Amino acid sequence: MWGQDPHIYREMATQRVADSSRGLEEAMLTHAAEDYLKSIYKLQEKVGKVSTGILAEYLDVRPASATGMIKKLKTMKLVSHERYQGVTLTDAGRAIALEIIRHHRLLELYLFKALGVPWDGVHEEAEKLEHVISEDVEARMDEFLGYPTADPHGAPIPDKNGVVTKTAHIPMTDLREGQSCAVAEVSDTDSALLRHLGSFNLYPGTAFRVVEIAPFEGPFTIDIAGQQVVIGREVAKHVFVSDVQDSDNM
Amino acid sequence: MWGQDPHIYREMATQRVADSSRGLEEAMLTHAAEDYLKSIYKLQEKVGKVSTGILAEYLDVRPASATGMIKKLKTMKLVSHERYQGVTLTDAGRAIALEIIRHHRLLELYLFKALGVPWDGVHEEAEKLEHVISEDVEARMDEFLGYPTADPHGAPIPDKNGVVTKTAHIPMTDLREGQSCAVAEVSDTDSALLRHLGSFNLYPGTAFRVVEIAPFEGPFTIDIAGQQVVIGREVAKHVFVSDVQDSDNM
DNA sequence: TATATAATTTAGTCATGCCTAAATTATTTA
DNA sequence: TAAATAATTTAGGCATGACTAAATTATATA
Repeated sequence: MWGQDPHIYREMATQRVADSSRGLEEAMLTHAAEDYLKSIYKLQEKVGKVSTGILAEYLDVRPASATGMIKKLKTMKLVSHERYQGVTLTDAGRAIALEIIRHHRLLELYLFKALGVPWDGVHEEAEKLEHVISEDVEARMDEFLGYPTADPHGAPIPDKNGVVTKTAHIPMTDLREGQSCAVAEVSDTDSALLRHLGSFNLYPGTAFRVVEIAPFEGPFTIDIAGQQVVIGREVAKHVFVSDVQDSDNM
Repeated sequence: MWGQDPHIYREMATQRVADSSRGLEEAMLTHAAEDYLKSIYKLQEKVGKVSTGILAEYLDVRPASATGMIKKLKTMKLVSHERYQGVTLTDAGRAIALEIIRHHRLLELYLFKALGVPWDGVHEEAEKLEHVISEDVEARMDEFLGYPTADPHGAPIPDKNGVVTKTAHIPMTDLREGQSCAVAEVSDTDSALLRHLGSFNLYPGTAFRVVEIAPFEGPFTIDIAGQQVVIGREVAKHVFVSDVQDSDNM
């Protein structure tokens, strides 16, 4: 009665990310697989070698689950992996990871600029949308935004070809008293932290000067447009700055 | 070591629609469950009684699968169902169905107006987004659009409380020669049909007059702003009109 | 070097949501 | 009314992606 290979049902049955035209020969991925690839990419940037445990912790999943997905991604040739040696993205895997990251950051910026979603809320929202948005809609958002290169937290937006243009920046904790700089990037995952930074106007682009660093790993007192604010060490760890200059007006 | 009820992992493991603040006591639903509720609602509107078979056909799924989901929805008290008697939404089920439909139609209009997605593409896109968009983002789109009441195909957008304001309309095939009217709504699922209608400017709101109806179930010749176009019967079935008047300038 | 500890992998389970095939129930038709 | 046909439900399976528990491998410490 149905006269077709039962396999076609299998393929339709499982939830997959819609086409997103990543080249015809490439397989559709599940949302979970995309999340793993994205996480592997980010961890590779941050800590170098990506162990199963680190990956599992990052994704809030048991190590055994990570092992399982790594195996699947390996059969798809999106990662390389030797037992007990950690995972590495293949070129194909990295391309997909960058595409998802591009989706995410473009969405964040769009939500922020076009819809006025507060910057501490865009991450969570984009996390869900990134797997679902079409390339067409993404291109329209990109155009609307004027082909931006950074998201609301200052993170670089990979271009359509997966090229990432990073700007040099250092953690705020590396600053010394008297130095001036501009906020380059802040961590995007903790929305309470973002609200806190927002209350000081500490957005990417904001310039400030370090007035005082309390001894014994103490807090930073900084001057933002004439206002003095105190920033704790834990917070400062999540703020990255560029254009550092030894200003003389101490 | 983990000392917690293993069930909490179960709940996180399964993919669910994010909060979307539908009242705290209400369960999160899977995308599939939401699609079933939405489909049951639409079929209830269109054909009255919703049988398992009709539902399965509408969702492009086997009847056995529909039976399975109906059972689940029943345990959640979102539908009522007696064996061999068809499904009906409960008040709770209808509320959720209307919420999903609201998401869908608001998204369609937003994509159309804010991002310029062609009207034959918005349905497919919204179909994916409707399950992941937050109430917050939805409210912002609603505001941006000025609290609209119809989507790009003329379908009514339920308000935040699930109230649907339908405008009376009849199928174009019920028109007689000489009558004038305005397009009220068109089917949104077939994008080829939508492109076809768009090529004639046959959007909701467009006024036209029936110049001639060919005998033996033949096509309609209509006048749109001075242009005469021929619309086949199959196409006309999917166009609904309002403000029908017997115009005298035949 | 031997043992303790930490990290990783294997093996087996479970829920979701689809499928097919077979059984059951309802409706037509002869 | 009985048999044929159609619709629905039950039963059993499979892929995905989590989980636990146990086994294995690697690393650190005495």
